[in-house]
Amino acid sequence: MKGARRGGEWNQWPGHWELGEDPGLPGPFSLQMNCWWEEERYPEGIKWKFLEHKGPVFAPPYEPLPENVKFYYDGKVMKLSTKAEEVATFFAKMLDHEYTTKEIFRKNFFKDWRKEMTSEEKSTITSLSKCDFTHMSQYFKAQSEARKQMSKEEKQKIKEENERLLKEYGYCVMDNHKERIANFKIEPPGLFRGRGNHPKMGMLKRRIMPEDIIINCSKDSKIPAPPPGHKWKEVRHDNKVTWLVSWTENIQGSIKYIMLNPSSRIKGEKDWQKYETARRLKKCVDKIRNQYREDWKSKEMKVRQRAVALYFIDKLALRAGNEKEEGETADTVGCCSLRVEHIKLHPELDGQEYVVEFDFLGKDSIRYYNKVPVEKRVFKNLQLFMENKQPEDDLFDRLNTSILNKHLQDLMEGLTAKVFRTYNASITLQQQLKELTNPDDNIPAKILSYNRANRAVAILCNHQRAPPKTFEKSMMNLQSKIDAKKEQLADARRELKSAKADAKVRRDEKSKKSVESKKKAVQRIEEQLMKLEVQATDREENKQIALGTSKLNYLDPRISVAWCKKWGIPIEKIYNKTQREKFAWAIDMAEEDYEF
DNA sequence: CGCTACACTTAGAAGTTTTTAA
DNA sequence: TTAAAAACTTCTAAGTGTAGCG
Repeated sequence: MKGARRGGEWNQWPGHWELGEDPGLPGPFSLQMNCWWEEERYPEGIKWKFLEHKGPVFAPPYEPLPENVKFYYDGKVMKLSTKAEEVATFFAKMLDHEYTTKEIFRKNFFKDWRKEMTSEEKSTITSLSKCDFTHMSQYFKAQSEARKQMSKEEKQKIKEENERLLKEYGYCVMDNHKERIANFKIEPPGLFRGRGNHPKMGMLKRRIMPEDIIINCSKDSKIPAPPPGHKWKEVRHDNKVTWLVSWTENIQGSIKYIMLNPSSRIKGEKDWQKYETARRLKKCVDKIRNQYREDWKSKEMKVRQRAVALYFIDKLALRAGNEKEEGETADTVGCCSLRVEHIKLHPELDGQEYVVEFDFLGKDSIRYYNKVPVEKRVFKNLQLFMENKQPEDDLFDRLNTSILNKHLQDLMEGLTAKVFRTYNASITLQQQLKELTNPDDNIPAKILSYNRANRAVAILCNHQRAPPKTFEKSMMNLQSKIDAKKEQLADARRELKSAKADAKVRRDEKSKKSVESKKKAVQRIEEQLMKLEVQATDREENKQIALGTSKLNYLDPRISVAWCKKWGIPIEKIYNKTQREKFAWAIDMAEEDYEF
């Protein structure tokens, strides 16, 4: 029924103009679009000279439920006001999710929901447990089912509408380039879903209005028009920043931005720079390592703590660990914010000396669990840092990220804690590729090696994922496929054997040909079997590990490009279309002898 | 310094589309 | 032709790090 709701009438205000269709530039400029890396760079601080865009796409307005969809309170039908109903639908849509069973989620939701109610509603609805959203929930399930069952034509129509929206709002002109915008749609209202044990889960994320929006573009550009009857909060022309649109979100009070796609010049250049900084670290990392080993002996506690923390950041690729406001976010830590309760010291464990057992929640509340043998000096220092402390006390009480980064800045220009993660990730990939690639392997086996190298990095960086729900089942399916293939191979071999015997007796052309074709069949099946087995290994090893994050954010793409060129692997086997767009600069510049 | 505001990168989950194979 | 699985895209939360202020 209401399939094509995206981008409601709000964005169909009059006075539309085509962006980027005819920027009034001579031909060659469109060619420059995909090779910004050959252009001159801007001086420090200036991000652009010209910026023109059409502003954001707002969330579609709320459409009240049909009359026959009921909400029940205390067993009785209750008609809700539009505002209260909208918020109720947010909860109803999440009814199957574990979130809605959590005490904090329910409490936060109910508190914010009540704020949207009329005074009568408020006095009637006093307990969330008496609310029955099941009918609403069923309605939404039916809706999504109906969406799946839509005819080809209807689906096509929606697709076209999305394409139109993308064409119109999804691009901007920055200097001489037409660039893709990453997130041109404003986040719709809904219930806040934090990660892990977030104290604000379930709170109402309010609807963003044009009056909340700050537009950033150049003075001499066509300023985007707000929807009819509305005004922007502000229009500014700040070319020291890269964002096009910003607004303040109501849960944490933080600022959200609309920025460009990773394929854009402004993102790509920065990404390139990041890897260049990491390569500079490569040149001085030995010196830095010697330095912090010396500092373990310092008579200043502050220096010792700094040196041990840096050792963890370097060896274990831990994040810096900024302080966070208590009670505002989930309780997670990084290196500098580790507490005594997050590590256990084992003078001896499983035959190893001086083992540190880490157990803490990091970014996104992903658990970091690791047992690491460390040098005696580190171990002794940790014992010292933990003396006379409570479990909830800071391990590095004389240290924070600001102190650490200031020190790093002195060791190398542009050096911060996160550069170690980038450096160690990239150097590990390069090393592992060297070690694991077997020149005699075929392409699928080489790709398996690549994935294994990638996996080593993901493990280092602790990039985890929830095992796919269907993992066990799909693994079994694959195994039975392998078994079937094995039988097929045995059959093919038998046939080959008898064909050979036959040819020996008959000695004619026809039977020789038959032997040849049977040989080929055996070979083909062997290859297929091998491919399946490789696939099974790869998948099993990947069960709980996410490769994407490191590939996208930590691995110098030139290493991968060089590896592909060296071994004749098509780049498409390693990077999909989006990734190739993001790394276009690296694909263009890296030769097979590139060294990180 | 220590604080906050701001800008920008990094992150896994959820949703959607494409591919595979029965 | 269908359904399951895989691949890919979108979404937006959650980090890092710097600048500017008192």
